[in-house]
Amino acid sequence: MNSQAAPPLKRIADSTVRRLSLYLRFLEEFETAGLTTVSSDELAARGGTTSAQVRKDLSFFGSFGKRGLGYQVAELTQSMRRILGLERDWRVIIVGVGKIGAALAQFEGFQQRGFRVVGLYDSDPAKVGREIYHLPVRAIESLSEDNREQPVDIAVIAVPASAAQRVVDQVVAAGISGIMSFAPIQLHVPADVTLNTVNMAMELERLSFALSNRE
Amino acid sequence: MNSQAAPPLKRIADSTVRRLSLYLRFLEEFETAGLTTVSSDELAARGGTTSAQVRKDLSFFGSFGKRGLGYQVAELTQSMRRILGLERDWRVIIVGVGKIGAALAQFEGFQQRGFRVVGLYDSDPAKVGREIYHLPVRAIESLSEDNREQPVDIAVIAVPASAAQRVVDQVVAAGISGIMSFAPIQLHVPADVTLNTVNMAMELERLSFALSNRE
DNA sequence: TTATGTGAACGCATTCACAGCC
DNA sequence: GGCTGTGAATGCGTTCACATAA
Repeated sequence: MNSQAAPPLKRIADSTVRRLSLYLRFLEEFETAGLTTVSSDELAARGGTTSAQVRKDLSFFGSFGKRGLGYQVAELTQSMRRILGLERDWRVIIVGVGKIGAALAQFEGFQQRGFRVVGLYDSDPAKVGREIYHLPVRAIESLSEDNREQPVDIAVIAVPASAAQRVVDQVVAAGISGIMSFAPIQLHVPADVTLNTVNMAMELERLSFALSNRE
Repeated sequence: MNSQAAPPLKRIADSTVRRLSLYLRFLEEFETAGLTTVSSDELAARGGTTSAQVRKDLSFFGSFGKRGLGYQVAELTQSMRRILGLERDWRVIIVGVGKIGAALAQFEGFQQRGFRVVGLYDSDPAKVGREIYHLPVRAIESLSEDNREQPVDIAVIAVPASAAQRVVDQVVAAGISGIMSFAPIQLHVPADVTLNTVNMAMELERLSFALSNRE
Protein backbone atom coordinates (compact mmCIF):
# COMPACT_ATOMS: atom_id res chain seq x y z
CA MET A 1 0.00 0.00 0.00
CA ASN A 2 1.27 3.51 -0.69
CA SER A 3 1.73 6.38 1.73
CA GLN A 4 -1.13 8.50 0.46
CA ALA A 5 -4.18 8.99 2.62
CA ALA A 6 -7.01 6.95 1.24
CA PRO A 7 -10.58 8.04 1.90
CA PRO A 8 -11.83 6.23 5.01
CA LEU A 9 -13.50 2.94 4.07
CA LYS A 10 -15.83 2.75 7.03
CA ARG A 11 -17.13 5.18 9.62
CA ILE A 12 -14.32 6.51 11.79
CA ALA A 13 -14.81 6.52 15.55
CA ASP A 14 -14.97 9.84 17.26
CA SER A 15 -12.21 8.80 19.63
CA THR A 16 -9.96 8.10 16.66
CA VAL A 17 -10.49 11.58 15.19
CA ARG A 18 -9.72 13.14 18.57
CA ARG A 19 -6.44 11.25 18.72
CA LEU A 20 -5.51 12.21 15.16
CA SER A 21 -5.84 15.78 16.31
CA LEU A 22 -3.42 15.08 19.16
CA TYR A 23 -0.97 13.28 16.87
CA LEU A 24 -0.93 16.30 14.57
CA ARG A 25 -0.04 18.58 17.45
CA PHE A 26 2.78 16.28 18.59
CA LEU A 27 4.07 15.95 15.05
CA GLU A 28 4.23 19.71 14.72
CA GLU A 29 6.21 19.86 17.94
CA PHE A 30 8.57 17.16 16.68
CA GLU A 31 8.93 19.06 13.42
CA THR A 32 9.75 22.27 15.28
CA ALA A 33 12.28 20.36 17.35
CA GLY A 34 13.95 19.31 14.12
CA LEU A 35 13.19 15.60 14.25
CA THR A 36 12.74 13.90 10.90
CA THR A 37 11.60 10.47 12.04
CA VAL A 38 9.18 9.28 14.68
CA SER A 39 7.90 5.88 15.82
CA SER A 40 4.40 4.91 16.90
CA ASP A 41 5.88 4.33 20.34
CA GLU A 42 7.07 7.92 20.62
CA LEU A 43 3.74 9.32 19.43
CA ALA A 44 1.93 7.08 21.91
CA ALA A 45 4.05 8.09 24.88
CA ARG A 46 3.26 11.73 24.23
CA GLY A 47 -0.47 11.19 23.97
CA GLY A 48 -0.98 8.76 26.81
CA THR A 49 -1.98 5.92 24.55
CA THR A 50 -0.32 2.80 23.08
CA SER A 51 1.71 2.25 19.96
CA ALA A 52 -0.81 -0.29 18.71
CA GLN A 53 -3.52 2.33 19.07
CA VAL A 54 -1.53 4.82 17.03
CA ARG A 55 -0.89 2.32 14.25
CA LYS A 56 -4.52 1.20 14.22
CA ASP A 57 -5.74 4.79 14.05
CA LEU A 58 -3.50 5.52 11.08
CA SER A 59 -4.35 2.26 9.36
CA PHE A 60 -7.91 3.43 8.71
CA PHE A 61 -6.53 5.97 6.27
CA GLY A 62 -3.64 4.17 4.68
CA SER A 63 -0.06 3.15 5.27
CA PHE A 64 2.26 5.94 6.26
CA GLY A 65 5.34 4.37 7.79
CA LYS A 66 8.26 2.17 6.93
CA ARG A 67 8.68 -1.10 8.79
CA GLY A 68 11.74 -1.08 10.94
CA LEU A 69 12.11 2.70 10.59
CA GLY A 70 8.98 4.53 11.66
CA TYR A 71 7.34 7.56 10.11
CA GLN A 72 8.74 10.60 8.31
CA VAL A 73 7.64 13.52 10.50
CA ALA A 74 7.06 16.00 7.68
CA GLU A 75 5.22 13.49 5.56
CA LEU A 76 2.97 12.25 8.34
CA THR A 77 2.25 15.81 9.45
CA GLN A 78 1.01 16.65 6.00
CA SER A 79 -1.06 13.48 5.82
CA MET A 80 -2.72 14.30 9.16
CA ARG A 81 -3.56 17.76 7.89
CA ARG A 82 -5.10 16.37 4.74
CA ILE A 83 -7.09 13.74 6.65
CA LEU A 84 -8.43 16.30 9.13
CA GLY A 85 -9.41 18.66 6.33
CA LEU A 86 -6.94 21.34 7.36
CA GLU A 87 -5.36 21.94 3.97
CA ARG A 88 -8.02 24.46 3.09
CA ASP A 89 -9.39 27.53 4.83
CA TRP A 90 -12.77 27.46 6.50
CA ARG A 91 -14.98 30.53 6.49
CA VAL A 92 -16.45 31.00 9.94
CA ILE A 93 -19.04 33.33 11.42
CA ILE A 94 -19.75 33.84 15.08
CA VAL A 95 -23.35 34.30 16.09
CA GLY A 96 -23.78 35.99 19.44
CA VAL A 97 -21.20 38.57 20.45
CA GLY A 98 -21.56 38.36 24.22
CA LYS A 99 -18.55 37.60 26.39
CA ILE A 100 -17.96 34.14 24.99
CA GLY A 101 -18.58 35.15 21.39
CA ALA A 102 -16.26 38.12 21.71
CA ALA A 103 -13.56 35.98 23.29
CA LEU A 104 -13.88 33.44 20.49
CA ALA A 105 -13.72 36.18 17.87
CA GLN A 106 -10.10 36.75 18.64
CA PHE A 107 -9.16 33.27 19.74
CA GLU A 108 -5.81 32.56 18.10
CA GLY A 109 -6.62 28.88 17.72
CA PHE A 110 -9.15 29.81 15.07
CA GLN A 111 -6.82 31.66 12.75
CA GLN A 112 -3.94 29.28 13.38
CA ARG A 113 -5.66 26.30 11.81
CA GLY A 114 -7.22 28.11 8.90
CA PHE A 115 -10.56 28.90 10.52
CA ARG A 116 -11.06 32.46 9.29
CA VAL A 117 -13.65 34.51 11.13
CA VAL A 118 -15.38 36.46 8.36
CA GLY A 119 -18.43 37.74 10.16
CA LEU A 120 -20.08 38.51 13.48
CA TYR A 121 -23.81 38.47 14.13
CA ASP A 122 -26.02 39.49 17.00
CA SER A 123 -29.68 40.13 17.65
CA ASP A 124 -29.04 43.05 20.00
CA PRO A 125 -29.71 46.30 18.07
CA ALA A 126 -27.27 48.05 20.38
CA LYS A 127 -24.46 45.85 19.08
CA VAL A 128 -25.41 45.70 15.41
CA GLY A 129 -23.38 48.17 13.35
CA ARG A 130 -20.53 48.36 15.85
CA GLU A 131 -17.14 46.89 15.19
CA ILE A 132 -15.48 44.26 17.35
CA TYR A 133 -11.84 43.50 16.63
CA HIS A 134 -12.12 45.04 13.16
CA LEU A 135 -15.21 43.09 12.21
CA PRO A 136 -18.63 44.73 11.86
CA VAL A 137 -21.47 43.16 13.83
CA ARG A 138 -24.42 42.44 11.57
CA ALA A 139 -28.06 41.65 12.23
CA ILE A 140 -28.95 38.00 12.21
CA GLU A 141 -31.70 38.82 9.73
CA SER A 142 -29.17 39.60 7.02
CA LEU A 143 -27.54 36.18 7.34
CA SER A 144 -29.39 34.50 4.47
CA GLU A 145 -28.52 37.26 2.06
CA ASP A 146 -24.92 37.55 3.26
CA ASN A 147 -24.44 33.83 2.87
CA ARG A 148 -25.67 33.93 -0.72
CA GLU A 149 -23.02 36.50 -1.57
CA GLN A 150 -20.17 34.97 0.39
CA PRO A 151 -20.93 31.39 1.45
CA VAL A 152 -19.94 30.47 4.99
CA ASP A 153 -18.70 27.03 6.01
CA ILE A 154 -19.12 27.09 9.77
CA ALA A 155 -21.33 29.02 12.17
CA VAL A 156 -20.18 29.23 15.78
CA ILE A 157 -23.17 29.54 18.10
CA ALA A 158 -22.42 31.63 21.20
CA VAL A 159 -25.88 32.77 22.25
CA PRO A 160 -27.80 31.98 25.46
CA ALA A 161 -29.45 28.58 25.73
CA SER A 162 -32.89 30.11 25.37
CA ALA A 163 -32.09 31.52 21.92
CA ALA A 164 -29.85 28.77 20.63
CA GLN A 165 -32.35 26.52 18.82
CA ARG A 166 -33.96 29.49 17.08
CA VAL A 167 -30.56 30.79 15.95
CA VAL A 168 -29.55 27.34 14.75
CA ASP A 169 -32.74 27.14 12.70
CA GLN A 170 -31.90 30.51 11.13
CA VAL A 171 -28.35 29.41 10.39
CA VAL A 172 -29.59 26.21 8.77
CA ALA A 173 -32.23 28.11 6.80
CA ALA A 174 -29.50 30.40 5.51
CA GLY A 175 -27.83 27.35 4.01
CA ILE A 176 -24.90 26.89 6.38
CA SER A 177 -24.24 23.23 7.11
CA GLY A 178 -21.44 23.22 9.68
CA ILE A 179 -22.21 24.28 13.23
CA MET A 180 -20.11 24.52 16.36
CA SER A 181 -22.24 25.27 19.40
CA PHE A 182 -21.26 26.52 22.83
CA ALA A 183 -24.85 26.71 24.07
CA PRO A 184 -25.48 24.41 27.04
CA ILE A 185 -28.43 22.60 25.49
CA GLN A 186 -29.19 19.73 23.16
CA LEU A 187 -29.75 21.12 19.67
CA HIS A 188 -31.55 19.53 16.76
CA VAL A 189 -30.49 19.86 13.12
CA PRO A 190 -31.35 18.12 9.83
CA ALA A 191 -29.27 15.09 8.91
CA ASP A 192 -27.28 16.96 6.26
CA VAL A 193 -26.02 19.50 8.79
CA THR A 194 -22.97 18.67 10.91
CA LEU A 195 -23.24 19.82 14.50
CA ASN A 196 -20.52 19.73 17.12
CA THR A 197 -21.33 20.89 20.64
CA VAL A 198 -19.04 22.00 23.44
CA ASN A 199 -21.20 22.01 26.53
CA MET A 200 -19.35 23.75 29.32
CA ALA A 201 -22.02 22.99 31.91
CA MET A 202 -21.70 19.30 31.10
CA GLU A 203 -17.93 19.43 31.39
CA LEU A 204 -18.17 21.08 34.78
CA GLU A 205 -20.61 18.46 35.99
CA ARG A 206 -18.35 15.72 34.73
CA LEU A 207 -15.58 17.20 36.87
CA SER A 208 -17.92 17.56 39.82
CA PHE A 209 -18.92 13.91 39.47
CA ALA A 210 -15.32 12.78 39.29
CA LEU A 211 -14.33 14.83 42.34
CA SER A 212 -17.29 13.52 44.34
CA ASN A 213 -16.53 9.91 43.59
CA ARG A 214 -12.88 9.68 44.49
CA GLU A 215 -11.99 7.63 47.46
CA MET B 1 -34.26 -1.82 45.96
CA ASN B 2 -35.00 1.60 47.35
CA SER B 3 -35.00 4.94 45.54
CA GLN B 4 -31.86 6.32 47.13
CA ALA B 5 -28.76 6.80 45.05
CA ALA B 6 -26.29 4.10 45.94
CA PRO B 7 -22.59 4.73 45.48
CA PRO B 8 -21.54 3.37 42.09
CA LEU B 9 -20.34 -0.22 42.33
CA LYS B 10 -18.03 -0.17 39.33
CA ARG B 11 -16.37 2.49 37.24
CA ILE B 12 -18.92 4.63 35.45
CA ALA B 13 -18.39 5.28 31.74
CA ASP B 14 -17.72 8.80 30.67
CA SER B 15 -20.58 8.65 28.20
CA THR B 16 -22.93 7.74 31.04
CA VAL B 17 -21.92 10.77 33.11
CA ARG B 18 -22.40 13.03 30.10
CA ARG B 19 -25.92 11.71 29.64
CA LEU B 20 -26.74 12.12 33.35
CA SER B 21 -25.88 15.76 32.88
CA LEU B 22 -28.34 15.97 30.01
CA TYR B 23 -31.05 14.17 31.95
CA LEU B 24 -30.68 16.67 34.76
CA ARG B 25 -31.18 19.56 32.35
CA PHE B 26 -34.30 17.95 30.88
CA LEU B 27 -35.67 17.15 34.31
CA GLU B 28 -35.27 20.75 35.36
CA GLU B 29 -37.15 21.80 32.26
CA PHE B 30 -39.91 19.32 33.02
CA GLU B 31 -40.05 20.59 36.58
CA THR B 32 -40.34 24.18 35.38
CA ALA B 33 -43.09 23.08 33.01
CA GLY B 34 -44.97 21.70 36.02
CA LEU B 35 -44.74 18.02 35.16
CA THR B 36 -44.60 15.66 38.13
CA THR B 37 -43.97 12.39 36.34
CA VAL B 38 -41.70 11.36 33.48
CA SER B 39 -40.92 8.08 31.71
CA SER B 40 -37.58 6.82 30.41
CA ASP B 41 -39.11 7.14 26.94
CA GLU B 42 -39.75 10.84 27.37
CA LEU B 43 -36.27 11.49 28.74
CA ALA B 44 -34.78 9.51 25.86
CA ALA B 45 -36.72 11.37 23.17
CA ARG B 46 -35.40 14.65 24.49
CA GLY B 47 -31.80 13.55 24.57
CA GLY B 48 -31.59 11.63 21.33
CA THR B 49 -31.05 8.30 23.01
CA THR B 50 -33.14 5.25 23.87
CA SER B 51 -35.28 4.40 26.87
CA ALA B 52 -33.18 1.34 27.56
CA GLN B 53 -30.11 3.55 27.67
CA VAL B 54 -31.75 5.88 30.17
CA ARG B 55 -32.78 3.03 32.44
CA LYS B 56 -29.36 1.39 32.21
CA ASP B 57 -27.63 4.68 33.03
CA LEU B 58 -29.78 5.15 36.12
CA SER B 59 -29.44 1.52 37.19
CA PHE B 60 -25.75 2.02 37.98
CA PHE B 61 -26.79 4.24 40.88
CA GLY B 62 -29.93 2.61 42.18
CA SER B 63 -33.59 2.24 41.42
CA PHE B 64 -35.47 5.49 41.01
CA GLY B 65 -38.74 4.70 39.27
CA LYS B 66 -41.99 2.84 39.74
CA ARG B 67 -42.86 0.07 37.28
CA GLY B 68 -45.85 0.99 35.18
CA LEU B 69 -45.64 4.62 36.25
CA GLY B 70 -42.25 6.12 35.53
CA TYR B 71 -40.22 8.56 37.61
CA GLN B 72 -41.19 11.38 39.96
CA VAL B 73 -39.63 14.44 38.37
CA ALA B 74 -38.72 16.24 41.60
CA GLU B 75 -37.31 13.12 43.18
CA LEU B 76 -35.24 12.11 40.17
CA THR B 77 -33.96 15.67 39.74
CA GLN B 78 -32.67 15.66 43.28
CA SER B 79 -31.09 12.24 42.82
CA MET B 80 -29.28 13.41 39.67
CA ARG B 81 -27.96 16.42 41.57
CA ARG B 82 -26.67 14.23 44.36
CA ILE B 83 -25.08 11.76 41.96
CA LEU B 84 -23.34 14.50 39.99
CA GLY B 85 -22.07 16.11 43.17
CA LEU B 86 -24.09 19.29 42.71
CA GLU B 87 -25.63 19.46 46.16
CA ARG B 88 -22.62 21.33 47.46
CA ASP B 89 -20.76 24.44 46.33
CA TRP B 90 -17.40 24.18 44.63
CA ARG B 91 -14.74 26.82 45.20
CA VAL B 92 -13.16 27.70 41.87
CA ILE B 93 -10.24 29.84 40.81
CA ILE B 94 -9.40 30.92 37.30
CA VAL B 95 -5.75 31.01 36.35
CA GLY B 96 -5.02 33.23 33.37
CA VAL B 97 -7.17 36.30 32.91
CA GLY B 98 -6.82 36.76 29.17
CA LYS B 99 -9.85 36.88 26.93
CA ILE B 100 -10.97 33.35 27.67
CA GLY B 101 -10.27 33.56 31.38
CA ALA B 102 -12.11 36.87 31.67
CA ALA B 103 -15.08 35.50 29.75
CA LEU B 104 -15.17 32.46 32.01
CA ALA B 105 -14.95 34.64 35.10
CA GLN B 106 -18.43 35.89 34.50
CA PHE B 107 -19.88 32.86 32.78
CA GLU B 108 -23.31 32.37 34.33
CA GLY B 109 -23.10 28.62 34.00
CA PHE B 110 -20.49 28.62 36.74
CA GLN B 111 -22.56 30.32 39.39
CA GLN B 112 -25.77 28.58 38.38
CA ARG B 113 -24.54 25.13 39.31
CA GLY B 114 -22.74 26.10 42.47
CA PHE B 115 -19.31 26.67 40.99
CA ARG B 116 -18.29 29.83 42.86
CA VAL B 117 -15.38 31.75 41.41
CA VAL B 118 -13.43 32.85 44.46
CA GLY B 119 -10.18 33.97 42.89
CA LEU B 120 -8.38 35.10 39.75
CA TYR B 121 -4.69 34.62 39.06
CA ASP B 122 -2.32 35.82 36.39
CA SER B 123 1.41 36.00 35.82
CA ASP B 124 1.26 39.37 34.06
CA PRO B 125 2.40 42.06 36.57
CA ALA B 126 0.25 44.57 34.68
CA LYS B 127 -2.86 42.62 35.58
CA VAL B 128 -1.99 41.63 39.13
CA GLY B 129 -3.65 43.94 41.64
CA ARG B 130 -6.40 45.04 39.30
CA GLU B 131 -10.00 43.97 39.72
CA ILE B 132 -12.00 42.10 37.12
CA TYR B 133 -15.73 41.73 37.75
CA HIS B 134 -15.26 42.57 41.43
CA LEU B 135 -12.51 40.02 41.95
CA PRO B 136 -8.90 41.03 42.52
CA VAL B 137 -6.29 39.47 40.28
CA ARG B 138 -3.53 37.91 42.33
CA ALA B 139 -0.04 36.70 41.46
CA ILE B 140 0.29 33.01 40.77
CA GLU B 141 3.11 32.93 43.34
CA SER B 142 0.67 33.53 46.18
CA LEU B 143 -1.47 30.53 45.24
CA SER B 144 0.06 28.08 47.72
CA GLU B 145 -0.42 30.45 50.63
CA ASP B 146 -3.91 31.51 49.55
CA ASN B 147 -4.94 27.89 49.23
CA ARG B 148 -3.81 27.10 52.76
CA GLU B 149 -6.02 29.85 54.13
CA GLN B 150 -9.05 29.17 51.95
CA PRO B 151 -8.83 25.79 50.20
CA VAL B 152 -9.87 25.72 46.58
CA ASP B 153 -11.61 22.74 44.94
CA ILE B 154 -11.12 23.46 41.26
CA ALA B 155 -8.61 25.45 39.23
CA VAL B 156 -9.66 26.51 35.74
CA ILE B 157 -6.64 26.81 33.47
CA ALA B 158 -7.00 29.52 30.84
CA VAL B 159 -3.39 30.30 29.96
CA PRO B 160 -1.57 29.85 26.63
CA ALA B 161 -0.46 26.35 25.71
CA SER B 162 3.17 27.24 26.29
CA ALA B 163 2.53 28.08 29.96
CA ALA B 164 -0.11 25.48 30.75
CA GLN B 165 1.99 22.60 32.06
CA ARG B 166 4.02 24.91 34.30
CA VAL B 167 0.85 26.47 35.70
CA VAL B 168 -0.70 23.04 36.26
CA ASP B 169 2.39 21.99 38.17
CA GLN B 170 2.06 25.07 40.38
CA VAL B 171 -1.63 24.41 40.94
CA VAL B 172 -0.92 20.81 41.91
CA ALA B 173 1.95 21.87 44.16
CA ALA B 174 -0.42 24.28 45.91
CA GLY B 175 -2.57 21.29 46.84
CA ILE B 176 -5.50 21.74 44.44
CA SER B 177 -6.69 18.42 43.04
CA GLY B 178 -9.43 19.34 40.58
CA ILE B 179 -8.44 20.93 37.28
CA MET B 180 -10.44 22.06 34.29
CA SER B 181 -8.18 23.04 31.41
CA PHE B 182 -8.91 25.04 28.29
CA ALA B 183 -5.34 24.92 27.06
CA PRO B 184 -5.02 23.15 23.70
CA ILE B 185 -2.41 20.67 24.84
CA GLN B 186 -2.11 17.32 26.56
CA LEU B 187 -1.40 17.92 30.25
CA HIS B 188 0.09 15.55 32.77
CA VAL B 189 -0.95 15.34 36.43
CA PRO B 190 -0.41 12.90 39.33
CA ALA B 191 -2.96 10.11 39.68
CA ASP B 192 -4.66 11.72 42.66
CA VAL B 193 -5.47 14.88 40.67
CA THR B 194 -8.58 14.92 38.50
CA LEU B 195 -8.08 16.68 35.18
CA ASN B 196 -10.76 17.50 32.62
CA THR B 197 -9.73 19.17 29.38
CA VAL B 198 -11.79 21.11 26.89
CA ASN B 199 -9.62 21.36 23.80
CA MET B 200 -11.15 23.88 21.43
CA ALA B 201 -8.58 23.21 18.71
CA MET B 202 -9.44 19.53 18.82
CA GLU B 203 -13.16 20.26 18.60
CA LEU B 204 -12.62 22.48 15.57
CA GLU B 205 -10.57 19.80 13.87
CA ARG B 206 -13.24 17.24 14.62
CA LEU B 207 -15.74 19.49 12.83
CA SER B 208 -13.33 20.07 9.96
CA PHE B 209 -12.89 16.31 9.59
CA ALA B 210 -16.62 15.71 9.60
CA LEU B 211 -17.24 18.43 7.02
CA SER B 212 -14.50 17.10 4.77
CA ASN B 213 -15.81 13.56 4.82
CA ARG B 214 -19.45 14.06 3.99
CA GLU B 215 -20.61 12.76 0.66
C1' DT C 1 -51.79 -2.97 30.88
C1' DT C 2 -47.88 -0.08 31.39
C1' DA C 3 -43.19 1.00 32.20
C1' DT C 4 -39.12 -0.21 35.11
C1' DG C 5 -34.87 -2.94 36.05
C1' DT C 6 -31.57 -6.13 34.37
C1' DG C 7 -29.22 -10.36 32.59
C1' DA C 8 -27.96 -11.76 27.95
C1' DA C 9 -26.74 -10.75 23.23
C1' DC C 10 -24.61 -7.74 20.32
C1' DG C 11 -21.42 -4.60 18.11
C1' DC C 12 -17.70 -1.71 18.21
C1' DA C 13 -13.22 0.13 19.98
C1' DT C 14 -8.99 -1.34 22.08
C1' DT C 15 -5.36 -4.55 22.80
C1' DC C 16 -2.73 -8.46 21.49
C1' DA C 17 0.48 -10.82 18.88
C1' DC C 18 2.78 -11.85 14.96
C1' DA C 19 3.64 -11.86 9.91
C1' DG C 20 5.77 -8.76 6.71
C1' DC C 21 9.11 -5.51 5.27
C1' DC C 22 13.05 -2.35 5.88
C1' DG D 1 16.90 -6.65 14.70
C1' DG D 2 13.45 -3.04 14.60
C1' DC D 3 9.05 -1.29 13.79
C1' DT D 4 4.93 -1.26 10.96
C1' DG D 5 0.43 -3.11 9.55
C1' DT D 6 -3.33 -6.03 10.61
C1' DG D 7 -6.29 -10.13 11.58
C1' DA D 8 -7.78 -12.19 15.97
C1' DA D 9 -8.95 -11.85 20.74
C1' DT D 10 -10.59 -9.11 24.27
C1' DG D 11 -13.17 -5.79 26.80
C1' DC D 12 -16.71 -2.64 27.24
C1' DG D 13 -20.75 0.18 26.19
C1' DT D 14 -25.25 -0.28 23.95
C1' DT D 15 -29.31 -2.70 22.69
C1' DC D 16 -32.52 -6.38 23.29
C1' DA D 17 -36.01 -8.73 25.49
C1' DC D 18 -38.42 -10.16 29.25
C1' DA D 19 -39.42 -10.96 34.15
C1' DT D 20 -41.20 -7.98 37.64
C1' DA D 21 -43.99 -4.76 39.88
C1' DA D 22 -47.62 -1.06 40.04
